[in-house]
This record gives sequence, C-alpha cells and structure tokens, in this order.
Amino acid sequence: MKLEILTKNDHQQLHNEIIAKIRDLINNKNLEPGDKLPSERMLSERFEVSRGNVRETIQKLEFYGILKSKPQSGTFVADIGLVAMNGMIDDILALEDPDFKSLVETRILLELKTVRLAAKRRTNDDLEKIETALESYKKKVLNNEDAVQEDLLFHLAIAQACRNSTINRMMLIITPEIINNFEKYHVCDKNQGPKRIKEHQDIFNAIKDQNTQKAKEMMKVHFNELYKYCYNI
Amino acid sequence: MKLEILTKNDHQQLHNEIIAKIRDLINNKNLEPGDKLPSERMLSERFEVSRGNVRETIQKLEFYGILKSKPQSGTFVADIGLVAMNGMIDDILALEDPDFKSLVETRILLELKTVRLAAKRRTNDDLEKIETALESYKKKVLNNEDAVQEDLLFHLAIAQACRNSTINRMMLIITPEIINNFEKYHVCDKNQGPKRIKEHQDIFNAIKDQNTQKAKEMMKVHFNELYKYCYNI
DNA sequence: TATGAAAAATTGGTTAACCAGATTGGTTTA
DNA sequence: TAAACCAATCTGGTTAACCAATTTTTCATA
Repeated sequence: MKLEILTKNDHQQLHNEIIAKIRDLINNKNLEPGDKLPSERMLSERFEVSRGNVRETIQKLEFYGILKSKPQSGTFVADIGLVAMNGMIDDILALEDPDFKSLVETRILLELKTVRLAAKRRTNDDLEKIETALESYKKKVLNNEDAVQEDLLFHLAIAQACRNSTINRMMLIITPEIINNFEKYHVCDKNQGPKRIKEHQDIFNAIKDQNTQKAKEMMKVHFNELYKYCYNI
Repeated sequence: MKLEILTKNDHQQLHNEIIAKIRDLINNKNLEPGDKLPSERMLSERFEVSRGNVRETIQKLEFYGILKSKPQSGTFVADIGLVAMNGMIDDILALEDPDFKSLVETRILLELKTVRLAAKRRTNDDLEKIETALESYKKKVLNNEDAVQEDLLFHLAIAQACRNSTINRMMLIITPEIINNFEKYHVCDKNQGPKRIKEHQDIFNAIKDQNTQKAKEMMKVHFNELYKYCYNI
C-alpha cells in the first residue's frame, strides 16, 4: 500500500468522505440507534483507507456525539435517532472554516455575556485574578510595550469568573484563532493606550461593584471600534 | 513496557499532566515563540509515557493554537507569546466538564443570537429548509409521536441560516450534550404539543418576515420553561 | 579557509503487529 | 431441556517498526 503524507486540508476532506460513507452505510443497512457498526478493520477495507483514518473519523463523530466506541466490543450508533443523526452529519459536512467576521461576531456575543455573568457571580478570588491581569496590562501599556497578550489574559480572566464551563471552553477555542487573525489584519492600533486602559478599568470597576448592566455597557464601548472595523470591512 | 487500557477520564488526566510538563519544559528551558520543542520520542522518554500519548497531547495543544507541528521537522511553540501561553494552558487545565446548567445557559445565549441573525440574513433557500423542518416537526407532534429529533433539527436549520460558521460550529458541539442531558433529566414534557407547535410557528413567521426583534422575543418565549427549569433546579 | 555536495542522523507521519478484554457458539452437565 | 462453562474468535486500544522529508554533519574540493 502506498504511503502518502496529507496536509490538514486533505485530512479534513478525507474525513468528510469517510463520514459520508459511514452515514450511507447506516442508512443502507437500516442500522438503528444502539446497533453496532462493522469493525474498524472491515470499514478500512471496504472504504479502501487506512484503519488509522477510520479511527480518526470515528473519534470526530464521537466528539459530536453521533457514535460511541466501547473498548474490545465495537462502535455503536448513539441514541439520538436516525433523523437527527442525518441532519447533524449534513451540518458537519457543510461546516465551513471560520472567517474573521464570524469569529469577531461570536467573540462579542460571548464576552457581552461573560462580563455580565462575571459581575453577578465573581468570587473575591476571581476579582483578584482579574485585577492582577489588569495591572500587568496597565504596566505594559504605560511602558509603551506591546500588550496584546496581557489584554487577552484580562478577557480570559473575566471568562473564568463567569462560572460557565461551556462558555469558557468556547472562549478558549476561538481565542487563538482571534489572535492569528488580529496579527494577520493588524487590527490592534497601538496609539490608544490610555483610552484602552480606561476601558479596561471601567469594566473591572463594574465587575467589582457587581453592576451587571454597567459591565455590559463598558464592554460594549470597549468593543465599539472592533465592531465597526468588522462590519465596515 | 506494561500495557494499560485507560478510560476517557484517565486519558484526560494523563493529557493534563503532560500538558503541565510541556508548559514547565517551555518555561524552564526559556523557549521563545517559534522555538522547537524536543522531539516526540524525547518527550515520551522524559515523561515516561508512550509516544502516542505525547502525540495526542500535542494535537490537543495544536487545537488550542499553542503548538504547531511541522512534518519531518519538529513541533514549535506558536507565536502567541509566553505570557498568553501560560495563561491559556492554566485555563485549559482548569476546564471542568460541562454541567447541564452551563449547557442550557449557553444554548439560550447562542440561539437568541442565531434567530436574530437568521431573521436578518436568511436566504429563500434557508427559509425553505427551516419550513421543511417545521413541517416534519408538526406532523410528528400531531400524530402524537416523539418529536425530539425534529425539534432539534428545526433549531439547527435556524443556526445554519444565521450565516456564522463559528456559532454554527458551537451549536453542533453542544447539541449532543444537550440531547444526552435532556434524556437523562427527562426535561421534555410531551403534553404540550399544540403550544410547542405554535411557538415554533411564531419563530418561523418572524424569520420569514425578517422581523429580528419579534424573532428574538418568540425564541425567548419558547425557552421560557427551560430557563425556569434550569434556574430553579 | 570557504564552499558545496553528499551522507548520516533526526523528525513527524504512517502502517502493521500485538494485546487483553468482550463476545459468541458449541459442548457439557445438572 | 436449560443452564453453565469453556475455548475460539473478534474487538478497539496500544505499541513498535517503518517511511520519507528535512536538517545537520562531514568531508572533499576550489
């Protein structure tokens, strides 16, 4: 068997092809939720791909809750029903790579929520961590140094204080993609140090006072330029 | 070397230990962004784990944009800075498993946004897909059949119409977890068929009329009981 | 000494072989 | 007849061997 090294994109495309084949297999064989899929070896032979590729694809479908592997037993169709399964797989296959606009739109949505929840739920410990992040940020900016990282950590500290593990996870997922795009498009203008410091300080104060409405408003102000940038581009 | 089969939890814990060790390594050796990590073989030997475990962990950190593997070359520290890297890794290590409340809270947040965006941006094609999903849902409910899947697909069709790939991806991530928890806690009460149909119909009409405000309101009404259930529990 | 080509070592990616637990079918026994 | 047991087989998980691209080293030559 020939050996090929695939790029990330090739990989994704191959996974999608295998996903479609698994879906067709389930539909053609009239497999019900809870039924066992053919073994990884059988699938790799039938689809004419390596067993590793089959395993990776199954893991992806497990991530989305569509399949369920049991060690030394087999891979099973999850209990979400065939209609839902078909719909979700179609959605997964149609997923596009995230564009900058959708990333920013999502970040704003998430952060307007995290800041409100943080204002409501923050413990004193949370508050201390946010303040520490704020101070590091201020220090860098006042020294005229690049403070992108400290900026980011301030926002992540707020996310942690919101006490919602799902939102927190999503913030972590989009953060690196945001950073990369920021660098690519040079979004951050450096000459607004004092203004940015005040915005961060206002957000912090609102969280400290547990003023949820104010916290949201201040975050909105903070995102104002990013918002405009994103929708004018 | 002894062979062990690990549960999902053991795996996550092992990954977290390796992540912490990689972080310490980067800090102790003063590796800068762009620098090369020791090879996978070296790491597996030093950490006394299998190379497979090292590879899985590196892939996880790649997913969060912290490392970057180059084939036949090495694994590199990404260009996000040491401070940000340490902060993000700490966040990743502190991530808890999603609880039901955080899932519902996030779902409501996302869907109040998707419905507004869908009302604004939906194409005629999107509208047709949503209507198809609605009709399947109605049919099932009127026949007194279980319609959880069709309910779900209606909401996913709206998510697709919102034209934001990032939000769409997040909806797909939380959907199976929502389903599992719904089943576990028996959230869905079956005796509200006509009421639920009307709520879905109202949402659809608002999207059709491109009335963003109304769409949001109707979705809020639709989530009202779930909201109460979630915050009273 | 500088340079360039070739070979040796190193790398992440890939495949194949192996492992132990789970399943299954047939046989035996109460 | 049915229940219990055992061995052969099948399963996903794991490890080790292998591959080809890359990087580093070496050494002959200008």
